[in-house]
Amino acid sequence: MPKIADHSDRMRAIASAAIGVIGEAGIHNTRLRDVARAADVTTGAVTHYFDGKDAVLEAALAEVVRRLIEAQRSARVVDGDVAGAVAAFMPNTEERRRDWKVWFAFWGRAISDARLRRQHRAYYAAILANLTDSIRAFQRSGLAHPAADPALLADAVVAAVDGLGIRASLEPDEWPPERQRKTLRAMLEPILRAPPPI
Amino acid sequence: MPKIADHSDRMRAIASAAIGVIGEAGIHNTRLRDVARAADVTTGAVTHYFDGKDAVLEAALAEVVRRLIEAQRSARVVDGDVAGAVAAFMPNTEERRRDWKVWFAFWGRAISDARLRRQHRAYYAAILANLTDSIRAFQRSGLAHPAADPALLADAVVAAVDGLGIRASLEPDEWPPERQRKTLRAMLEPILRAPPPI
Amino acid sequence: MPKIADHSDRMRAIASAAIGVIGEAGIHNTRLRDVARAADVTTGAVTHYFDGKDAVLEAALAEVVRRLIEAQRSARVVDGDVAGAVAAFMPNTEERRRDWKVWFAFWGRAISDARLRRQHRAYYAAILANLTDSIRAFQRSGLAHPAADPALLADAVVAAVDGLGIRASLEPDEWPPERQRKTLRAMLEPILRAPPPI
Amino acid sequence: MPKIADHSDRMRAIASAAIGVIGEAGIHNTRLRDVARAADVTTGAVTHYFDGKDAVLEAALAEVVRRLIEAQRSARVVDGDVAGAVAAFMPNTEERRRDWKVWFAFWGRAISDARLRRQHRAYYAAILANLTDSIRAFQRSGLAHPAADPALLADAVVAAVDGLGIRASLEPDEWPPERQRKTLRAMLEPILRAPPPI
DNA sequence: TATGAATGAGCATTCATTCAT
DNA sequence: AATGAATGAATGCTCATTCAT
Repeated sequence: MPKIADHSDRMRAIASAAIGVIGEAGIHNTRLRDVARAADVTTGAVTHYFDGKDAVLEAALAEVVRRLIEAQRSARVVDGDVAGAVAAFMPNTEERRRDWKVWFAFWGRAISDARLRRQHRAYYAAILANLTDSIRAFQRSGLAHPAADPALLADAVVAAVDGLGIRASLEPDEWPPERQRKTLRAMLEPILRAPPPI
Repeated sequence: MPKIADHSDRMRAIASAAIGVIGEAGIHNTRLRDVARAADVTTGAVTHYFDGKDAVLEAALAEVVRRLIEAQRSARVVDGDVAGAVAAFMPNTEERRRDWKVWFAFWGRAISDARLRRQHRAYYAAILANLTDSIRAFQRSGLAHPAADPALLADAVVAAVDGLGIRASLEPDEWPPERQRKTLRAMLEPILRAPPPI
Repeated sequence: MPKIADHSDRMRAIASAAIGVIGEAGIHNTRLRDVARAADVTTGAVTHYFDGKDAVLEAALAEVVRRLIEAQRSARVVDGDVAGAVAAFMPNTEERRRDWKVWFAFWGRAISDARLRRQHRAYYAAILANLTDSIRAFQRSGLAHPAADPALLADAVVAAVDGLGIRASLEPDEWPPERQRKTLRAMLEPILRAPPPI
Repeated sequence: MPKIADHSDRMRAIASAAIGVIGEAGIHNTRLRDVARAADVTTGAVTHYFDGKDAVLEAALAEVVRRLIEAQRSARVVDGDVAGAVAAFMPNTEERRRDWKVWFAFWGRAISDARLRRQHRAYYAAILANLTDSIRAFQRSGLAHPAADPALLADAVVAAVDGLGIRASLEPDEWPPERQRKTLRAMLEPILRAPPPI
């Protein structure tokens, strides 16, 4: 049934358009009309595919997360450079910067929206599950201290990435990719190699 | 000139009311009427003291930063527990959680607002300046590796605090103060003690 | 030409579906989509058979009137009980109640719509013509005063039925069939038997 | 506190404007903008005084009922002419015709709106209470059969007025005041004078 | 003939801002 | 200085209608 493929494609196209608008103008300046125009459809089409504005915004977030997890799955550590691999998720290209903007536009909303918070938690759970697996592999290959708690390390890695990601997003001129990578390395390597607290 | 004191007091009272409303309802659900009611004044009074809604919101952010920097000035490291001292800034009380909500409600806005981004940068510069001084003191007292770059360590500490702060704010039930402190320690101690990269 | 039968059948099926939706949700909450769904066709089919929404609504009214006049033709006065016979048109079954709802949903529209008002007048003319014939028969059989003006009596009967019909429709719980019949009798019998005004 | 008087006055002015628009264009063609323009205020003012469109429409109905009950209170039977007195409520002037249009625009809505139906019932209860009192007085003064049930007669009078009112409203050209009065008399006098059914 | 996706004008509603008092 | 009623532009959403298939 090709119609369904069309349907999903169209929804994803609208979600992608929404990512563009949110990243450009900010979530509070995102009008449904602008999303429609960016997706080259009418406002009616947008509400035809989605239940309303909130659903479109949530779909934009879901698409960002989908891309992130896809990137996570295909990430590879080369020459033991964990920080270099993780740097692949940082806001160091135009496209990633845009995705990050969407990502934390939603932080501001999730705070006062239980539904969004629930989604957010689910996204982090998926990301952390993947990451914990990777850290177990690091422990086996000597890139992380074998006695450390993988879940704790995963929390630390995520926090480092989020914390640096914000900073780099808000001060893009001061945070070229090289500085992002260097600071990330200064954070991750000691954390991963440190013995667990007694 | 008591009038000026009154004037400043009133402005700060309105800013504080705005912090409460933003923290409660989210910045996108913050109406000027609600801020006025929370401050127990009329909407007319709010626009009398501020140039408009944006000015009120910026004042709220400035007040949060003021409180943060004040806390930073009075923070003391006891028994070499740097992470314990830094934990004082984490969202581990009702009031701090509210301040954090305001804090990153603005991240979402600063992205598409050059003016806000400029303010944000200035706030971070002040915070980092203080923090760099502290780290130099840590180096002198053996709490940080003497050869490390204090500015780099300050960036790392800020990133760790921001990254964990977000996580703890969005998943408050899973992140009681103890877990926050523990994860913060697992991040900060290795970072501070690590020798600088060759 | 079986196609034409199909065509008419389909139109009547859609009109009946519209009666159901109007009766259930009110004319102002009647969407063409809902009518289509109730008739188990697509919206495209509805606009294929009718010129537009108004045409569908008018067809619904026409169908209600068709049913009413059919009922009128087959009504019989038993044992001289005129009120009992007239009661057959009152909103005293689920189906009749639904028809009444459609009936006076249109009153509200006819007021500001000359075209609808014209249709309405034609419908009343047909109803009154039948009724006037009946009243002449009543006069011959002694059920109505022989000197009365049959057209005046017909107007009175129609007004009584309409007036009670509204009341019973809007207060269905307080107006069970028995009360409807009793009040109708209290109105019709004196009117029919009264000598004409001097 | 004169503000309150202003407030009520303004609300009533808007309700009156709504009556005009509903009577002119029909309830389904009544836009809030038109009501605002008719009341010579902005749409913002309308929603300032009312909770929304439905509230405005309900206020229009309430105002019509208020006028009706006021007219009812001041109605007087002269020379035993009950029908003549009741005719005062019929749609026989431009203003009354407009009120009637509003009146039964709401019938169509009340059908599918429990809240409106409840209001409607309350209005009828008030009208019937007054009317029942009048009928008791008629019984004492010989204008109504002393053994009749006053409540039943009140129901009959209301039904006659409603039934004729609709007809006259929908066919204004065929129903000049004289015909309305004549038909009303042909209905009411026999009903009021008839002995109760055995 | 029939479909139903897409259109886009039309509407109620929200809310920052203004300003007469 | 302070009020809060009134403004009206802005925006999400609805839904009859169209039209390519």
